[in-house]
Amino acid sequence: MERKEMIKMEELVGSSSFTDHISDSYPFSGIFDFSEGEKSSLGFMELLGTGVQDYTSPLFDLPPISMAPSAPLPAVKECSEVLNQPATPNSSSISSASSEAVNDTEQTNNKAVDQEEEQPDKTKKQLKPKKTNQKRQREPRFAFMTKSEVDHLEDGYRWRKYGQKAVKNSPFPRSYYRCTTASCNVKKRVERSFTDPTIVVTTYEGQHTHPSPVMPRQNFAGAPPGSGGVSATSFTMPMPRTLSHYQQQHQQSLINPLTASNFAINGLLANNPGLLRDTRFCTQGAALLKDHGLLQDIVPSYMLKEE
DNA sequence: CGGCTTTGACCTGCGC
DNA sequence: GCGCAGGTCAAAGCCG
Repeated sequence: MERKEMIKMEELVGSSSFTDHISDSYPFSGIFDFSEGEKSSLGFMELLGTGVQDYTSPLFDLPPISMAPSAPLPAVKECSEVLNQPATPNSSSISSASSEAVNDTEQTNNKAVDQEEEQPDKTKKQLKPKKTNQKRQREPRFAFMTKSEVDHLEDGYRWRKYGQKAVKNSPFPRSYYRCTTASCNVKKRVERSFTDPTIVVTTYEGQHTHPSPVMPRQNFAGAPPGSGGVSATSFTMPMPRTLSHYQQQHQQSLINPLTASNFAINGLLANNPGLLRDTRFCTQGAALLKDHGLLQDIVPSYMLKEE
């Protein structure tokens, strides 16, 4: 990564107003976090009109930056959380360990069952007290911003909205979605940045335990540009690869850390071709990539590298 | 009729 | 302890 990019990342990560850096020239940007055990990595990427700048790097390779934004904006609070996580290794309140997250999910599910079994006479609204001896632990999460007029971007999976809340200091509500596939506890939150209403902040939590249900190989290249790009179509996501898969891949080799982000954006971008046009995937070793023309728009970089 | 959205109430965590 | 904000639940309603 060039120093110039590092500086930019520092500005972005260290900034308490991440969205301030987002403008029309940043049709897509994101920040993601992959944590496994004590090892954490994070990255920030932008998909610009002329190319993708991948700021992914091992956390500890980052220059010393402030990981504690003084006043994170509500719209990007998630990003702040993600960034702060690895910066507070001594904090046990939040663990991103996958195994723990899974356990938590199971506990959450069991909790609902227990509530029904133990106190069936209570009204539904009077839910039972949850376990208090253990703080809620979250699944690995990552968020990214997308410039779109549509709130809920098609990403190849089916989601069911289960809640919506008004966000403080923002005129735009935050929507909560859950993967409709049974046994899959992936959630995502969608909200619009109040600093720039054209930007949609999507936060994924957890990892899918199943292939994309919306199916395959449909030629979307012919989709009329600017048509909104939202359709139930899709592009075959690199399944059954999971987030863990990418975590491993990411940790094992930083040659192409962007593959991690592909986990989520592959489907997103594939289903919303209008989001990106003439985009090229680049990595830290951007020069290593050849120009694959339009193919690059739809083929993950890690596939293109397999030459 | 099944699946999804809406929406008000409830729960939890956190700061003061 | 209290209040606030975020997150979740689930009944009701909508829609194809």
